[in-house]
Amino acid sequence: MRDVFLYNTASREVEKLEPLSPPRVSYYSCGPTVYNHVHVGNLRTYVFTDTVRRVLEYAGYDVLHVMNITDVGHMTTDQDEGADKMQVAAERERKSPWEVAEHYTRLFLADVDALNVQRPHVLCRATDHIREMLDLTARLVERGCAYVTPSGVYFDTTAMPDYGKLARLNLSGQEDGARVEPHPDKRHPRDFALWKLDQPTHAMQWDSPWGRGYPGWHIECSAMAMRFLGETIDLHSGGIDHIPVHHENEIAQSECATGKTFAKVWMHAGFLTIGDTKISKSLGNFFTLSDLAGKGFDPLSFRYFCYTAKYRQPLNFTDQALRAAQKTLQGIRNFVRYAPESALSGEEPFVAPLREQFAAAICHDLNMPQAVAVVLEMIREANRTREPRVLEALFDFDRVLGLGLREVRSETTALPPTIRSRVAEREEARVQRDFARSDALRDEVLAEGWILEDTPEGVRVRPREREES
RNA sequence: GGCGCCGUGGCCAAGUGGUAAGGCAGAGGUCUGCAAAACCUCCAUCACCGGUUCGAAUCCGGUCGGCGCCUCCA
Repeated sequence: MRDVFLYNTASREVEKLEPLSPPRVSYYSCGPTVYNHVHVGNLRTYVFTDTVRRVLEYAGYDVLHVMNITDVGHMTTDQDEGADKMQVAAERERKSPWEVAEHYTRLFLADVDALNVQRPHVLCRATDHIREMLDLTARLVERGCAYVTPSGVYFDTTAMPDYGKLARLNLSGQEDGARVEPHPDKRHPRDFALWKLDQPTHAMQWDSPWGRGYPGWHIECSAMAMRFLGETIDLHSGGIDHIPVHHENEIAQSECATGKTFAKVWMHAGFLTIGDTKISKSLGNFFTLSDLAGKGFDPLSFRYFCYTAKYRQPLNFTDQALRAAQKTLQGIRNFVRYAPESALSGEEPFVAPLREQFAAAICHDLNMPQAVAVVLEMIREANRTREPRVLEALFDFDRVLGLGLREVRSETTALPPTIRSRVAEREEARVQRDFARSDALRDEVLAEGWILEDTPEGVRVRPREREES
């Protein structure tokens, strides 16, 4: 097992990972609220999550990964007013909230599958764990950390002496409620709902000891993390925006209920920006994976693109940058595709130090840009020296990269007969030195999506990849 | 008002004390009938000012600029 060093938001330092009971690592990551398509910014976070898991596994840990699907609607504000996101979507699409959840869950999974994001070992829906949430809420009420009002059960943030520790909130300096009027039933503006009671029109309601209602947003993560991973988990991650409210509240309600540390390490992914601005619908920069596909980008190009910056940094999304990523990935694929059989076994001497560099890079807080630079150096060296015996290492690295390189190798590029015959025809023309004819044939074949390359070993035919002309 | 992040070549970016990784784009070359692929070469002194140090992109102070959060948000 190799030591892995991770930046812990809780300490604001890079720390050596010390799991509770190695080699097991319990890992909880926040999943989507399924009321709309996920955009490329969301997807960056899921690629990050998957990378965390892959790196830990590469380092020799046995990861148990749990992710939630938030399929309960929550208020768009923490107020009583405000529409429920799920309900809004349901009305918009003339479906029940359940159908909306099902629909977008399916789309979400299709997207992450396309990105080679491994499915978490446990993918849990909030609506399947109402019992656990009620139990946890009851526990908090019993312990005096929560109070019951006509509008709902609220967590009392003053019951948590170090509330705000994750985000290092300066409670006294904050202008609580400056922008949103807190609910009058709340004793303190930062208190948050564990169970809502006063939304009779809400489409999803369950019975509870306090009356019919539905859970608050934060409670599901605590309840499900504890159910599947125990009261203290090794690692918890999510988007950087979750630090001040969602994760702070998870910590508060979990630790008040158990008296134990909720998560030992907290990791947060930075935003993917467009024009140096966050993604939001109102700015019209809400891109989905299918939007990218429509522009000719391969989903895995996007995955590779995510590796061009450190996960904590904002990553600026531009067409040029994504094209660069796709181009580079195609170069890697070409290498894999055309390396001779002899490259599959054995290893060039220059590979060993690169293996070490690769492992060191990923284990140092997931330095993927550096890891990828090592990969490219290896390929360049293999091409340069014409000593291609690096595929074993490359496929090994791909356990972390998740770029599907092995699949590229085993792809059977079955040539349609019409293409095959024209390739043969072109070969004949070339022998006759009829280059006008030969070039015309090459163009024809290209138009149908096949690239011909003349090599000393003969003509090579490969499918044209997107964005390639 | 509070908390936090960032400013490295045309673009995306790594590097956090020893004289700037990598990719894409661009220029020139090798190879090729021409291409393609591949390889080689070239292309930045790190927003600005001051300080610490033998030495700073990297530490400290300040200035300017950009961004995020404090309200649902990856």
